[in-house]
Amino acid sequence: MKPSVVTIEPNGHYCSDCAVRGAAVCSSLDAAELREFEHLGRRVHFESGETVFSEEDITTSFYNVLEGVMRLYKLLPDGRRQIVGFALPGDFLGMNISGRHNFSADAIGVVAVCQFAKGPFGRFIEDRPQLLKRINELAIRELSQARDHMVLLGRRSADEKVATFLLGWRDRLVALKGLSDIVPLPMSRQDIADYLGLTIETVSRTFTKLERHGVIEIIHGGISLLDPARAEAMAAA
Amino acid sequence: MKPSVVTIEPNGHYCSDCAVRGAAVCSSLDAAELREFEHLGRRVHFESGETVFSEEDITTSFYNVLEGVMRLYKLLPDGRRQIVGFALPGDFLGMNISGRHNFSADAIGVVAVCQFAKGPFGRFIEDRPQLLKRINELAIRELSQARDHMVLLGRRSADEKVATFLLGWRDRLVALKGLSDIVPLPMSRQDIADYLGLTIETVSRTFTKLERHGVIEIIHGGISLLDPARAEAMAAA
DNA sequence: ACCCAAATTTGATCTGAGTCAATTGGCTTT
DNA sequence: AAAGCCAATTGACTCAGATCAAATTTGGGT
Repeated sequence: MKPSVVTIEPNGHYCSDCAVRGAAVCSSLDAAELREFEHLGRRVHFESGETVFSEEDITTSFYNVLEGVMRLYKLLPDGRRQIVGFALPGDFLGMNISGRHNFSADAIGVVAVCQFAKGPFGRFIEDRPQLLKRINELAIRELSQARDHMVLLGRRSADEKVATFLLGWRDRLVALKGLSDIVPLPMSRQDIADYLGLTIETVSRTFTKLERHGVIEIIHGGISLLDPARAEAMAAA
Repeated sequence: MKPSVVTIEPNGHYCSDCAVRGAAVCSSLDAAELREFEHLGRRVHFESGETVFSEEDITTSFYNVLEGVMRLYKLLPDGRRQIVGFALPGDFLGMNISGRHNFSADAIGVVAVCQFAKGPFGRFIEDRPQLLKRINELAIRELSQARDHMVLLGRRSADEKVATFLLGWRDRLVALKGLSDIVPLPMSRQDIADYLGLTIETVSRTFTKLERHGVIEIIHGGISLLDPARAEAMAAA
């Protein structure tokens, strides 16, 4: 989107003080392996709106999200967009079998990733089955989420979609940062619409409706979940 | 759905004469491994409409489809159904991390599978990174397909959905059985509707419309693709 | 604090796909 | 070959969400 202004940190950075050390692919490595692994990854920053990689690009790197939020999306030739997911710290991106990315990814706000060159990373995996096993687990978990999202896109009403999204997003943030009913929404209404298979107007109207009914309060940069139980009821159908 | 009438073949069956030996998970095994692998799997048949496993069931087995077609689906509490995919020979089913299936699967027409008990299969994988790598590849390929399907469900019109489905289904059959513009559709209109996020009426009307425009001919048990180029144009948007 | 541009909300209207309701067509059973 | 049954088609009408069109709010830069 914008010209890519990538900053590579000049000074040392170590897995041992990495925020996502326990969560990401790294969790399958022991201390010695982690030290070796350290040399493979580079910490890279992206500014808000910058594209990390694009669909159909040849895959040269894998990415471990460290900080921030990314939108993952596919475009139709005529410009229609479907967001296939939002990536948060701990998520691992770039796996594919065609040698090309099958979706685009860009930063929502400032993002930091741990970037691994494909070749060295592939070689590192080669004789470490537990790492492969871990990556496999991540893929299978994503597959399960993808299927849940298919149900949402194919069979849920606008109200159900929005309620489901809000609760699911809250749960991810809770898992990451601890419990709170204040739910930051760093992505735009358009992003939410493209994630839920709706228009921006429908998302906006549904937010307003939920607020009128006392389920949420729309606040600066997010929402406050006033009545989680009622939101659950709306989401479940 | 129906009472489960599972027939376990009494006599020997060997990987060496298995129809999907080269295609499925097995393709990563050498001759010696294949002989060992043989004892892990049992060939099991299912009648039309029988359920192979249900969502939320504890996973006790993995399955390699040998013959026939299966519908893979999720249900909402109120009965709405989303078909998340159709399984064909060579597809491998049952992977998950929760220990429970995350979708249901039943036979469309007669189906034969190679069934593996979870424990022994897991142990067999343990010291065979190739096999794990193969399974990982299958998961990543499915993930890519799942994302394509999200785009279809969230952002395509009814016409585009049906055209995309017909072409995609044809391509899978071509890969399996060779080129032909006769496309058998063993699944019902309801199945197609639940796969595409439409109603049965809309699917039916769209078929009729495609036929009126000379793109397809509706024949017994399937369609004949008269004008693939035009179908591609409709699918692409 | 002020200005501009972009994002969001709100309103009015339209329409693609859903719903409801018959028919039609194919099989199976007798 | 008539009856019964289920899947598929067709038609008439409705409606949830899209589209079109303004406001209104927000945010960033100076």
